[in-house]
Amino acid sequence: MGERQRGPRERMVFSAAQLIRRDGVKATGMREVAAHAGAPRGSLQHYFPGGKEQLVGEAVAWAGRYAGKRIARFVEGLAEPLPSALFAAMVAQWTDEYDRDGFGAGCPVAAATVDCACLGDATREAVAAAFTTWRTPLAEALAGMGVPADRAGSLATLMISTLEGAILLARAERDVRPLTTVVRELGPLLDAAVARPA
Amino acid sequence: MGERQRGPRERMVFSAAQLIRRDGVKATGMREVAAHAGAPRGSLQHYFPGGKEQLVGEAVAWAGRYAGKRIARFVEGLAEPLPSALFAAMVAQWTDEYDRDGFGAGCPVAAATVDCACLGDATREAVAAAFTTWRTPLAEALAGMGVPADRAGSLATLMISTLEGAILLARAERDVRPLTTVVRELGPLLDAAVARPA
DNA sequence: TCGCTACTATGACCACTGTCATAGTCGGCT
DNA sequence: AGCCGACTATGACAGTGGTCATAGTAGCGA
Repeated sequence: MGERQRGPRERMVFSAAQLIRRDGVKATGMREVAAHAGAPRGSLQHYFPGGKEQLVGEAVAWAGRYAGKRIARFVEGLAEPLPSALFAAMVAQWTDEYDRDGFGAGCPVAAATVDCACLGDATREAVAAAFTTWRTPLAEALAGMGVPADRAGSLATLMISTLEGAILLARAERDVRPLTTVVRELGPLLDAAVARPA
Repeated sequence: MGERQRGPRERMVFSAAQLIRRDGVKATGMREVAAHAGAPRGSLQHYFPGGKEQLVGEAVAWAGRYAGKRIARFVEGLAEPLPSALFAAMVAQWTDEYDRDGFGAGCPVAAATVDCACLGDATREAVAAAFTTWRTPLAEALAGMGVPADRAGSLATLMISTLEGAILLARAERDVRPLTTVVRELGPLLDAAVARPA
């Protein structure tokens, strides 16, 4: 992911997201985040006076924005503007990572959703907002491909749900097959939703 | 779920699954499991000499068997033996729970998958096995409905992936809409896979 | 140079975790 | 009765967590 050498604050948010998506929220320690970011421990309470909850919230929000921005990039890179191709590109990002780096990490937003109980409600709202900032541009991209407006939102939900679940299965089985399977099975359904011009 | 008043050992496994699916693996303490099960703390080391890893492994395995057995029940209860109806029944179990008890809990297997890093590899293998004991009867049920054998497995993966992801979204947004959406959108695709007799 | 602000650096605190060790209790078998 | 195994009941331990308190440093405007 885009690890620009920005200030230590952004590095800590980025590191938090990395560690959360690998170990979960509860298992990720504040000290560990600082060490991973190469930042001093004292900076934690300076930049994040709200404590762990604030840090996790910002990491989740960062992940949501990242996913949302990726949608536009994917659409630009498509040979044909078909929903199935967009979905394939979204999934390919994960198969590539798993082939390259192993199955150690998942989606940070999913991790925060699963164990947001160890933090307050603010974390849960951050998770909900992250999914929204992901789904909204996805639905708009589908609409731009000719999917009727009333179905674009539903298909965006379906795509994100299926992707998240397939990531889960792939991590569990340490095999990218769930990811490739859902791309193959879901593709025709997605393309069938475009209003054919001809 | 079927909380029969069996021995304290089974109660602890059941309680572990309950707490894990609500708070995650790392956030669930051994003492908390014992208290939730109404079992003495000393029984933990007696029944689970392998420690937390053993307890979590058995809880995950229990959840996998539970999900697998539910498939047969769902098939029996269907008015029409259609894949979409089976999927709707699987999802309805979650919408019912969320309508009734709130969005506090998710799938224990998913929770264990997300933060299995705090335990050894045995937990990860238990998670993979749990998904297998869930998908196998599901694929067989689809085959029994007329889905060709080579697609039954793929559709089972798709159904589980989509369900797990929709559970995730529903918990994040505290709304059952993702669940109902995927049922509506995925249903036609599932039914289209049955080899029509006529 | 002073003084102020941003940031860094450590140490301490308390709560809590998983695990172990040691007794204690109860029931049934001989 | 006597004994033994299964199970229960506590206490302690070492480790780690997040957070707070306090002090130190660097840069910069006046």
